[in-house]
Amino acid sequence: MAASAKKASSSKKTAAPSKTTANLAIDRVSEPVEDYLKAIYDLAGKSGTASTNDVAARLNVAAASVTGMIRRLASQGLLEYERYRGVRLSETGRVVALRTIRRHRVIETYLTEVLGYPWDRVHDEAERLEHAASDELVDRMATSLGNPTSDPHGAPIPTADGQMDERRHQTLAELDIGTRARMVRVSDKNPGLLRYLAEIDLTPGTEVQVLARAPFDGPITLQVGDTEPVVGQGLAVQVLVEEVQDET
Amino acid sequence: MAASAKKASSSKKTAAPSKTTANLAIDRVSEPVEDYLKAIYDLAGKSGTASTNDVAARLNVAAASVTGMIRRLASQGLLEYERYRGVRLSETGRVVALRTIRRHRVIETYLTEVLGYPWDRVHDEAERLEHAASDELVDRMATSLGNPTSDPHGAPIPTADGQMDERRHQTLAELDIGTRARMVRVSDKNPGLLRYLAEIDLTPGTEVQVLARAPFDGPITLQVGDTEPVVGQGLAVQVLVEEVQDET
DNA sequence: TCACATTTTTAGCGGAGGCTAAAAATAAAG
DNA sequence: CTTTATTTTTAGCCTCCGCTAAAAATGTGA
Ligand SMILES: [Mn+2]
Ligand SMILES: [Mn+2]
Ligand SMILES: [Mn+2]
Ligand SMILES: [Mn+2]
Repeated sequence: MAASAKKASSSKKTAAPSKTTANLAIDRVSEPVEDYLKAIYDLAGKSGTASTNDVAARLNVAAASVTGMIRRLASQGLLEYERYRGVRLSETGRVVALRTIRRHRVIETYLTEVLGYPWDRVHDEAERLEHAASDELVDRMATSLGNPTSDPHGAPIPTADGQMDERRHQTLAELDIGTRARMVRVSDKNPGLLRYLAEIDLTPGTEVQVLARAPFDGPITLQVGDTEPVVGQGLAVQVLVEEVQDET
Repeated sequence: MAASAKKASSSKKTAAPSKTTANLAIDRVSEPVEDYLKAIYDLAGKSGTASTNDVAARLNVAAASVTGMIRRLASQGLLEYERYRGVRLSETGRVVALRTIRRHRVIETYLTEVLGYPWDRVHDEAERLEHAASDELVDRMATSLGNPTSDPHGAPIPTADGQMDERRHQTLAELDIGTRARMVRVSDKNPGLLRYLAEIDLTPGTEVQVLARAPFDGPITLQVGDTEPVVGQGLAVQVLVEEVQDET
C-alpha cells in the first residue's frame, strides 16, 4: 500500500494537489511509456524483475532503446533500476501499468460485446485506444457491460482502484488425461490461433477434457462439447485451463 | 528511412497497392499532422487558404512551429505552400482531414448517444480518440447509430467516402425578428456555453424565434419552447440557425 | 581460472515536433 | 513613396524515442 512516497516526480506546481485516496492523480504519461510499463508489468511476473532484452523483444525495439527509456523512467520514479540488474516497477509504475491494462481489457471487451468485433481483431485496436481513452470513458464502458471481470481472451480486468486477480493457471498441455477442466484464458496476440480456437469452440468458459496424448509431445486429443479436436503441443501450452470439480 | 525498419515499412513496397476507388489507402499520419490538417481544413473555409498565424492560434502552438510543420506537410504532398502566401490543402490532405473529422464527429455522437456523455465534454475525449480509432471502428459506431448526419453540436458528419454537407448558415444574431427558425449548430469548443445552451434548451433541432433585440448589440430576447431567455450578442453570433418555413 | 558467448550499456546520430529570438517579407499608414 | 506595424520565416535549441556500432559487464564451459 505504500502510497507512492517516492521523490519529487511531480513537477513544481503544487506540493500535493489532491491525495484523498491512494494516489489517483498521477501525471499522465506518453504512449510509449505506457507500453513499456505494461510490458514490464507482465514480464516481471512473479520474479518481480524484467530484463532489458525481454522488454526489447516484447516491444519490438532495440535493446539500446530500452536502456535509454528505462533510465528516463527510473528518473521519473516509475521504476527501480540498477545497471545490468534488470528493472522492477515502483508502486507508481505499477499503478500506471494496471490502469493501462484495465483500459486495454475493458476496451477489448466493449468492442466484442457491444460493437461486434471478432475476438481476434480487438487487440490491435485496443493497443492504440488504451492510450487515448480517459479513465472516465473506460469506466462508462465497464459500467455498461456490468463491470466484467475478464476480457474476451479470459484475461482478468483490474478494478478501477487497481485490484487484479493474479491467479496462475495450468496449461492445457499439463492437464491430466480425463480431468474435467474449463478453458480460462489464451494470449490475445496471435489472431490466427484465436480464429482456430473459435473454430473448434475452445473459448473461455468452455469445458474441455484431454482424451489422449501421443508421446513425445505428439498430438493431443480433446473433448470440447461433442467434438474431439486434435491439437498440437504448441497450441496446448498456450491455452490456460482450470480444473472443474463437479458438484452434485 | 532508417527509423522505418519495422513500423512504417509501408513506404516503397509497391507503387500503387490498391487504388480501386479514389484513394482510400493513404498512409496513416501522426496525431499532430491530423490536427494540423483538420485546423487548416476549417480555417481555409471558402477562401481555400489558411494563414500561419491562424493555424498557430487554433492549435495553440508558436507560429514558428507552424511554419516548420507546414514545410514538412508540403513535402509530403498534403498541402500546397508558397512562402508568405498561406497554405491550401491538396486533394490528399483534404481526404485525410475529412476522415479525421468524420472520426471525431462520429465518436462525439457515439459518446453522447450510447455512453451518456454530456455534450459539453465529448469534444476533448474525441480530440484524442479521433487519432487512435480505426476507420472500421468508427464505421461500426456509425452503423450502430443509424449513420447519423450530424454530431451532437449540429456539425455535419462526412460520409465514409468523404462527402460532407458544406452549407453555410446564418447566426442567431442575424435572424430577423419574428422569423421562425431552427437551431442548427454551435461550436463544440466552449463547454460553458454548451452547458448554458442546454440549460435554456437551445440545442440543435429546437425551434427558436427572436422576439426583440435591444439596440447597440444589446440583449436579445428569444422564444424557445415556452420560455423567453434573454441572451447576449456574444452568444447569438455563436449559434447557427436555419429559417423554417411552416408548411400547411 | 581463463576464454568465449551473451547481455547490457554507452556513444553518437536522426527525425518529429515543440520553443524563443532575431531577421525578413508583406501590409498599412502617413 | 517612405516609414512603421504586422506577419512570417530563419536560426538555433530542446526533448522524446527510435536506431547502429562499439565497448563493457556478466555469465558459462573447459
Ligand atoms: Mn489485448
Ligand atoms: Mn499500446
Ligand atoms: Mn468536437
Ligand atoms: Mn485531435
